[in-house]
Amino acid sequence: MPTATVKIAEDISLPSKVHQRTRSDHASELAEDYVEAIADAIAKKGVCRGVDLVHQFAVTHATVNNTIQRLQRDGLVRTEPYQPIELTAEGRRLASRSRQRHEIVESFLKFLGVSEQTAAIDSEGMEHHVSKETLQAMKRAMRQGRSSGSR
Amino acid sequence: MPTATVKIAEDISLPSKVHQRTRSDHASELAEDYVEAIADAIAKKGVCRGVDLVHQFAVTHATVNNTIQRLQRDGLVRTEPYQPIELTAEGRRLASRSRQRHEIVESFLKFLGVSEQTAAIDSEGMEHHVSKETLQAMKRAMRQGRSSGSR
DNA sequence: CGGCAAACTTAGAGTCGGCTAACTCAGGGG
DNA sequence: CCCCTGAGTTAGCCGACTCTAAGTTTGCCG
Ligand SMILES: [Mn+2]
Ligand SMILES: [Mn+2]
Ligand SMILES: [Mn+2]
Ligand SMILES: [Mn+2]
Repeated sequence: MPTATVKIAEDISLPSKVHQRTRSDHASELAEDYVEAIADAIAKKGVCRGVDLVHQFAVTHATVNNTIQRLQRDGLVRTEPYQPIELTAEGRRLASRSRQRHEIVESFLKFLGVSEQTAAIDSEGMEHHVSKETLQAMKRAMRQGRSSGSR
Repeated sequence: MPTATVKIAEDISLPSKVHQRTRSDHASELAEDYVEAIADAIAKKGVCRGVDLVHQFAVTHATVNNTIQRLQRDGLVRTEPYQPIELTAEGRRLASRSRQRHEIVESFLKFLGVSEQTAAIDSEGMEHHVSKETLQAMKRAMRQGRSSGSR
């Protein structure tokens, strides 16, 4: 049989894309959780201080400082020494998107019958890997599930 | 009212536990994907070579080497210079558990109505954050969904 | 059997996200 | 008003995971 080597490019690119996407999700994951936590603190207490994030994430003050510096470099937060941490417009947009997605994933898990605590824990990690398409599917399932009983 | 400061410990530990769990998931994530890929390569071609992982994960040979060294240090794989990569008994157990979990998450997404490609991409990241309890809930939903039509 | 290409290794580097230790700063009570 | 304490900062470290660049080894083909 003469040279039957065709369509290799796609076969190679598909599996690799999967992991490239996972790596890129991880790169933005911490940023998403931080801006969400900062927005929550501001909503609840008026301002967000570093110590709030120390408690929220169970890391040291030094780690929070490093992370906030990166977020500032990336244009998501604004802060000056000894001052509260503020979100930029872009930071607020990211926080809002992240919280919406997080809430959908968490309520979907509870809709599936998972306990409150497990839903809280699992959704915190899962949220960052859920695409728009999957998010839509979760919302659809909840809509249909609610309207048509359990049978 | 006299000294009403009780149950602070739990209130502080609950949100922080959530993120500790996410961090620990990430620590084992790459190992899980690697042993799964190695088991797949062995199943399909008899042996797994570094170059198979280079293609699978779209990273360089140097990166695969580093990662395999860590996995070997952790007792999941066995390898010698210029030889194929083998799994230890522990590595095979982890690969098997990981693949089962991965398959459930992926088929659950398809069950939800998500496209093949999105299911493949999203499940690759989500799988590592899905607890036993959520996995059970996914299996239950698929069982019930299959038996009771779409209405 | 000699050489070449593909596979593999090694060295050196960088970013990220975590830590400890040792500071400095700010603000309220005595 | 001074100082104590909690909050914040800084320096220095480390491991994970990625890369580039420059080698080495293997195996096959002519
Ligand atoms: Mn979140
Ligand atoms: Mn999260
Ligand atoms: Mn997997
Ligand atoms: Mn995965």
